[in-house]
Amino acid sequence: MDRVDRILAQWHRERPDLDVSAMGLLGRLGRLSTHIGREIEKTFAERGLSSSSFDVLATLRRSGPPYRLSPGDLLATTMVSSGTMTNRIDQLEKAGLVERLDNPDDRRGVIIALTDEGLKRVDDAATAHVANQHRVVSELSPEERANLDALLRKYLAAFE
Amino acid sequence: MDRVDRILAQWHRERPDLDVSAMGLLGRLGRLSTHIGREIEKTFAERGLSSSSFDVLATLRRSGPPYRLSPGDLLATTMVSSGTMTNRIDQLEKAGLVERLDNPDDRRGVIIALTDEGLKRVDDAATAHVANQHRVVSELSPEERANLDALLRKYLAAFE
DNA sequence: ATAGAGTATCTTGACGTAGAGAGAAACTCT
DNA sequence: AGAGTTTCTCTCTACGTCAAGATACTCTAT
Repeated sequence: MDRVDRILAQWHRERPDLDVSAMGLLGRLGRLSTHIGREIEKTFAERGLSSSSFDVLATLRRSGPPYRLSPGDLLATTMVSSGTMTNRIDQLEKAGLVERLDNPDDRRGVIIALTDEGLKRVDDAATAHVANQHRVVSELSPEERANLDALLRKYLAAFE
Repeated sequence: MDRVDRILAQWHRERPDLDVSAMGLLGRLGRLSTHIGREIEKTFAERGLSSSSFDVLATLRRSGPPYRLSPGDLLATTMVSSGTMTNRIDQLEKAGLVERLDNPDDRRGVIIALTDEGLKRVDDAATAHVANQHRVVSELSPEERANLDALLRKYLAAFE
C-alpha cells in the first residue's frame, strides 16, 4: 500500500465507474522518474552543470574527436525543440564549454565544438554521473535490474 | 539495438573505463517517462487543462465532498514546491475552476474548493484520461504490465 | 495569564529553462 | 531564376524552483 495505491483507492471510492488499473503503472513510472531525475541533478549541480547542459556536452563527447556536431545532430538525440537547443548552446557558450564555429560546407549552419575546458568538465562529470547512477540503481538486485530494463526496452520501442 | 544502446556503445568506445551498465536502465526510464508524459498531456490540452492543473483538480476531486483541501494538503501529494502550488492555484482560480475560501480555524491558511464548473471539468477530464492511459499501456501484455508495475513499486518504495 | 521566541502556512519576486511559432538566411532542384 | 525546403535563431509565453517575507499560530517560562 504505497502512495500510488492510496490515490487509486480514493479514485475507486469516488469514481467507481473508472477502471484505474493503468493509472498505477503510469503513476509509479512518473513519480519514479521525477525522484531519479532529482538525484541525478544533484551530481551535476555540484559541478556547475545541469542534466540539460550535460546532455549536450555528453552528446558531443560521445561522438568522439574532434567533438564537433551541428545543432541539428544534437537535436536528434536529446528530445528537445530547436529553440531549446539554441538556448542550451547559448548558455554553454557563455560558460566557455562549447563554441560556435562556421560550417564551411553550409553557411546556414554552425558547428558546435567542445572547448578544452568543456572536454575536461564533461569527462569529470561523466565519471561522477556513472558512479551516481550505480548508487541510484543499487536498490534493485541485479536480476530485478535486468528484468526492469528488458520491460522498459520493450515499452520504449513502442515510442521510438 | 535501440537508441539507448547506441548511446551506450558510443560511451564504451570513447570512455571504456566507465561502467555504463546502469545508464541503460535509467536512460530508458527517463525517455519513456518523457514520451508518456507528452501523450498524456495531449488529452488534457484538448480540454483546456494540463497535467499540472489536472493534478490539483484531481486531488480535490479524489478527496471526496465537499472537495476542499488546504494548499498544504495539495502539496503533500503533488511533488511540487509551495511556490509552484500557489501559482497553480492562481491559474485555476482565474479559470474559475477553484476558489480560495477563508479557513475559519487558522487565519494563516486558506481552503481551496472546487467550483461546480471545476467539478464538471475534472470529472470529464478524468474519464478521458483513464481511457487514454489504457491506450498508452496497451503496448504491453497484461503479464508484462503486472511485472513492470511490481518492479516499479519496489523501486519507488526506495524513494518514498 | 502572557510576552516572546520559535514554528507553520502561504505568497511573492527573481531567475532559469521549456516549447510553439514566426522569421532570416542559405541550400536544392527543376 | 524561382519555388520549396532546411537550418538555426528569436520572441513570446508558460511554468518550475529557491529564498525571502508577511502573517498567524504554539509553546514555554515567568
